[in-house]
Amino acid sequence: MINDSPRKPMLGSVTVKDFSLEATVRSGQPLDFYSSYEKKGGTEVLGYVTEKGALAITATGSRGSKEISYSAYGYSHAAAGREVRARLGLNDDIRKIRKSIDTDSTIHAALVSMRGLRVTRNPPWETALSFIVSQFNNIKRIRLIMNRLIGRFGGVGSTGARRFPSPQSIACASISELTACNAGFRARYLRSAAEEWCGINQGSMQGMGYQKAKARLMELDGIGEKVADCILLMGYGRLEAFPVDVWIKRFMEDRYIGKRVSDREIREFAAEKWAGYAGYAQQYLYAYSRREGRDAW
DNA sequence: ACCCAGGCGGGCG
DNA sequence: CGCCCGCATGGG
Repeated sequence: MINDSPRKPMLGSVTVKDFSLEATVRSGQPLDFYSSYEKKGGTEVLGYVTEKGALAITATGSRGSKEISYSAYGYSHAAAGREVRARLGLNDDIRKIRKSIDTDSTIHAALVSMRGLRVTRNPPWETALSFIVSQFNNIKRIRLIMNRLIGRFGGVGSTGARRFPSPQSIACASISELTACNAGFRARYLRSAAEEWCGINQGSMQGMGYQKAKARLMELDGIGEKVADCILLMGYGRLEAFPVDVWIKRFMEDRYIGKRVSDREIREFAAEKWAGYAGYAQQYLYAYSRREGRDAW
């Protein structure tokens, strides 16, 4: 059942346990950068665009049992369900993951405080663009830049809504057009990454080991250790990736290691401690470490 | 005025 | 390898 003329959306719903939409979309993940989110009374509403179309998601109920309904524009019935489930991390066995990373009282507090948070799975290109914009930046300004890029370079779909910009559209942009979206010094990174993105064989990335896939991403201008780990974690679902940014670095040094160390040592520490689910540990610790700085969001 | 932000590339020792 | 610097820009 292909939805070729998607003026009418594909509708669906799913009920999930142990899920918080708010914690998930307000935690510095791609949907935090380029979606709309509102909570009116007991109903939450999330909207975002993709390269293929657009999604409108509403959530009601408690964190223990959340009812999610969605309208997907530009998707077949089956693809719509896959999109929502993957995007919000609903396929994860969160009970198993939590048990696996609940190694000490510090992360336990984060797991309790941020209960219901999931690692989202976003299209690799959307993730790459998002985290190139994120470098040496703050979330409020990341949102500003992402929304301007979408408004300026995202084509208009059949729904009338703009779509997420394709790599081609960014590759064809001039540096000054990108700077006009407030991208600053990241403008040249955006364009060169967009130009080179088609050279990455998306199929072969899935088959590569973590280190090899990371090295491949880091060949692109503007993608270093941290951004590559974010792309692997939230773009390719490599849950062992542990992105080290300024927040997680401070938190790990303060609460776990006890002294200033290199980013590499923090990654090694996390890999040793949380192994295949280090990325989940990172998202919980990141959100937890920032829980009192929400005015800056 | 000063400092910071989900960093990266380049230069140096 | 590690360390240090500049980088654009808006908000606290």
